[in-house]
Amino acid sequence: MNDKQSMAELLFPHITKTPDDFETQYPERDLPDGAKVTRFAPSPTGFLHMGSLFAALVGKRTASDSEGVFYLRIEDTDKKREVENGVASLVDGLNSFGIEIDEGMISETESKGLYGPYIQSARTAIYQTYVKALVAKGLAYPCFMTEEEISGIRAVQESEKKLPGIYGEYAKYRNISYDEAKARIENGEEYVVRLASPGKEENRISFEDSIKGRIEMPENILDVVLLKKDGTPTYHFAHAVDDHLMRTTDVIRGDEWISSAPIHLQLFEVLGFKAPRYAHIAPLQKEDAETGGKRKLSKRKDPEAAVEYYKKAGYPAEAVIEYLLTIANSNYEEWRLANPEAEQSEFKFSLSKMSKAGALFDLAKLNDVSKNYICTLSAEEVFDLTAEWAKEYNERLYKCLTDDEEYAKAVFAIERGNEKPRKDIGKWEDVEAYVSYFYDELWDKKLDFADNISKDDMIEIIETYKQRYDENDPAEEWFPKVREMAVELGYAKAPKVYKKNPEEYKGHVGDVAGTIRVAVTGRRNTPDLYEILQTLGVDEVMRRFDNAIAYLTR
RNA sequence: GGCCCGUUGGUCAAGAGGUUAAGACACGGCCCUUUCACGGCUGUAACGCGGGUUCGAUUCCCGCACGGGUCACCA
Repeated sequence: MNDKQSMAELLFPHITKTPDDFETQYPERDLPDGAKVTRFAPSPTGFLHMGSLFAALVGKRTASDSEGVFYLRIEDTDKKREVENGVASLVDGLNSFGIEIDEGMISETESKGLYGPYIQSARTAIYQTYVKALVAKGLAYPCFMTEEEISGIRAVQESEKKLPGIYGEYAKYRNISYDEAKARIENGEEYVVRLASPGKEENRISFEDSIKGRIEMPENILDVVLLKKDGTPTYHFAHAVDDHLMRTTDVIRGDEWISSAPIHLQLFEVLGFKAPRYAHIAPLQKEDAETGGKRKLSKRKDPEAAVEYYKKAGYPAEAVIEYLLTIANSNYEEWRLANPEAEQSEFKFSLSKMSKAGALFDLAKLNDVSKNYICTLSAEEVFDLTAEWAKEYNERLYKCLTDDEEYAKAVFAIERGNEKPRKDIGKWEDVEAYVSYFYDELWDKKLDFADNISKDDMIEIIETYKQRYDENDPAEEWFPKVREMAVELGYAKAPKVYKKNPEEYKGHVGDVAGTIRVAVTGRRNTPDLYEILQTLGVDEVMRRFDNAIAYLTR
């Protein structure tokens, strides 16, 4: 046994497996040609960021469009950031947006798939096996520097305007002898394991990013930490080992990682792995009120950064995904226009069509996409989805809706399914205001009468109509009767007629219908009045007429 | 500061060495119309700046400016 091998044994006496054992345990995947293996690899911080969901979507589509595999791996190597049930909330988040995984964590503790464990805290022995092999080859070494020493070095480097970090002359323990290491360890000193970087300052590397194109950068020369002093791997090292062993073909991640790509590429090389393709996604931005510019959607400052925000507002998951797709591939919108009925999965997603720059997350656009989606739903579906949402977020609405399902469905059926559908509802949060006058418990009973008609005239209209209203009138006959009555009472039969000779009339049929509308609903603007009257039922309509008259008489 | 990425209307964006520089959202107007919505028509509005290369550049090259990212025993 040579010195390096002894060092490896000294550091990892408990590791008995070799990299080859894992290579055979996790063989190349047997997939069709061109199939891509992608993953979503978040930290369990208990917060699903919109940008993460976006990345997950891109990964999912990339895999499924190529008949590949999409899996969920939890990166929990930093215990400080962990949150209780963090994994479960990630799993739920993905599920609630319909992003299904082929492998990976499916609950706080369970997983499916043959390439696990899919949670990094359960993979320590694997990482250490590879580090041990690296140490045995002299490609990694224990480093006993204290934090003070390192920050001292950093200060010097900064003042001398040198590249900060541990490399070259600053890599004090790079050639530490077996005897010294042994003595220090026996002395109880703590250490990390660093890469003995083979990089040269003058070298440059390059790689082809699936989104950004060719990227060229200086080669890594830093002796980066592979294993922290608690024996746990850093992101960089875990990334290399996991994505190799899980046979990831395409690493899709935020573009904040571009700058560490040279480290990753070097790690793959040193470990003897084939590097995956990278696709670096630009972050979702938001308008910054303070600067007037754009900035990254911030978890801290922006409530809409959290996926929970959209659930709470009641944006249907399909609509959020639909919107995300329009950001991801701008030709999606065109495709959707041409194929309004098609399933999202029929769209051919392309990484290379993704924008290199960060898109501003546009709530107005989301709203539009969502309205267009909701207007295609049946009354039944709107009822189900709203009830499901209200159960969690609006109890009062939930009670109203579920107390009389048939009635609620009738309310949602108003003008629904027409060839020109209404687009009143953008999110379930809007429903309460939309349906309020159908429910005593939701309606404020304020009657917003217009002011161009006198109170006496309005009373006359309502009283007359109260006598005339026949709930058995079919839709085609209903309005002509209102018109007839309007003319009898001295109103023009049409707005145009009125406009020609305003002095001859008290107003026009719209004023008459408008008065009836306000008497019944309190509002000047509503969907089709006939359907509203039918839905309310004659008894309720009469009651409302009486109330309106009382209100006007008062 | 070093290194990297980016920059077409207010927003998302298509685009090619020569185009009237698409489309969608938002906004305005008109039409339809009993209100609203829907729909139709229509309008305002863009290639960051400076140099090259070229007959011609928004498109290619180089600078600059601006925006973003990164430089941890965090991911």
